[in-house]
Amino acid sequence: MGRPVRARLSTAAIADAAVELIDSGQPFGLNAVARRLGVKPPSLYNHVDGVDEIIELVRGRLAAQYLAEAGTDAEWGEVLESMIRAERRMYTEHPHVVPLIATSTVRDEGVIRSYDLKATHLVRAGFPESEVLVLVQLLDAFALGSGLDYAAPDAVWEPSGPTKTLGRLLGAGPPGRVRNEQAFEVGLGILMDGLRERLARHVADA
Amino acid sequence: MGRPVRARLSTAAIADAAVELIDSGQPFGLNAVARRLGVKPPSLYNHVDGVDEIIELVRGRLAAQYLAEAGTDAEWGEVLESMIRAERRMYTEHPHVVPLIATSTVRDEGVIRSYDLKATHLVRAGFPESEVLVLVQLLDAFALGSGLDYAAPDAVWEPSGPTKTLGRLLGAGPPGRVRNEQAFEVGLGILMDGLRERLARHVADA
DNA sequence: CTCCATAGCTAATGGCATTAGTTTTTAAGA
DNA sequence: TCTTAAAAACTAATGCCATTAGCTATGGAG
Repeated sequence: MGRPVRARLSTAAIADAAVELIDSGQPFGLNAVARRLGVKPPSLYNHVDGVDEIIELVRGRLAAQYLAEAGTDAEWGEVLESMIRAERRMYTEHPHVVPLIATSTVRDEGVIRSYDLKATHLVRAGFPESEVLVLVQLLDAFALGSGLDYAAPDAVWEPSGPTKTLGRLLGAGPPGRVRNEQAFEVGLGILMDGLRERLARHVADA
Repeated sequence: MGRPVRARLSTAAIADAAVELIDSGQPFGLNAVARRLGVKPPSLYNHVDGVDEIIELVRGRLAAQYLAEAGTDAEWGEVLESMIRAERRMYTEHPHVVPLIATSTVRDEGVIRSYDLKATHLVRAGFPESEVLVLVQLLDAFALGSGLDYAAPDAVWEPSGPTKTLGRLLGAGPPGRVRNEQAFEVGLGILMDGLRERLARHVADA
């Protein structure tokens, strides 16, 4: 067959196809991405180093879409909260992505920049520098854990035997995703309040 | 070869081998577990339905070890905190397990019981029943996200270009796992304080 | 003593990621 | 303009994985 007149592939096209595939719920893999692009698997290696890089492309594509610079001039708490909400939106609109990106090291520049932005705002707000990365990491863990829970099958807990409380509450309440939404809101509220109070204490100590 | 005089395998032995394998950092898989047991892969199917069930066995084995009933008589906050710390210990002592169990549905009775216990304590404490599962889910997401972050490679963020703040702070502070430990402590503190305050408000409203 | 379930095994299937080497096309340089 | 090298698709092959089917010897139940 030889080289085609016009290139059929590009990292952008691969990233798009990968996101589509993941969102469809079908099992993710390099071969499946190739199939979706109407191309044989080895062709992808002309554009990408392997399956891990495809995942990194996906992260970058979504980061560009969701994590692109929020307003920088607002109060630090509002900036942080809006950034975390953006991350949250990314996870809920692409739930199947979460387990894939949850375990690999971040190299994408857009994501790095968003961490950098969070750190910069926290420093400017007056948090001690030794604590700033800890807080960024904390918020990230919460958002990721929450996203992971959202991605899990609806019945996260499936009690087979009798339970003291769990079974009753599971039957009474809304489905898992609604609960997850509430948990995210409650948690974010508590964490942001906690951070503000923590900052006030730091300022008072100084 | 035929049936051996004394059975070489059991679900317990499989679970143990799987945990050992996972802890060793080598890639997890049914074949690798079989290798470690000195047995051919298909033999495992006499005891287990497939690789997913092995993961469930691992969850159960660790849950039995770490999540076995804490003291039930203490104040609700202390009980909850100690349960979450137990979960945390499970994750830090077996970090490679986290990505594996993070995405699959929980069927293990021990884990279910521990959720049930948390829910029971929260109900008894006076939280509105409609909120209890939300809070359990919230704490779980935090612990899991934290554990996942702990499991990630030491340099979670690898800025290749220049950054405003991130690079400097990364160089100055302790390595990722220490930061993760601090983030867990700060987060747990904020969340528990937040829950207590929330309870006080609920009680005042009633 | 017979028979069946158990628990190893071997062999085979089909999927996956990846590498090597082939062909054709395009772009660049003499 | 002709040559040459890189690019981008391909085919073929490797080696891993999980899983299924079917074989065989053992031990216990009737």
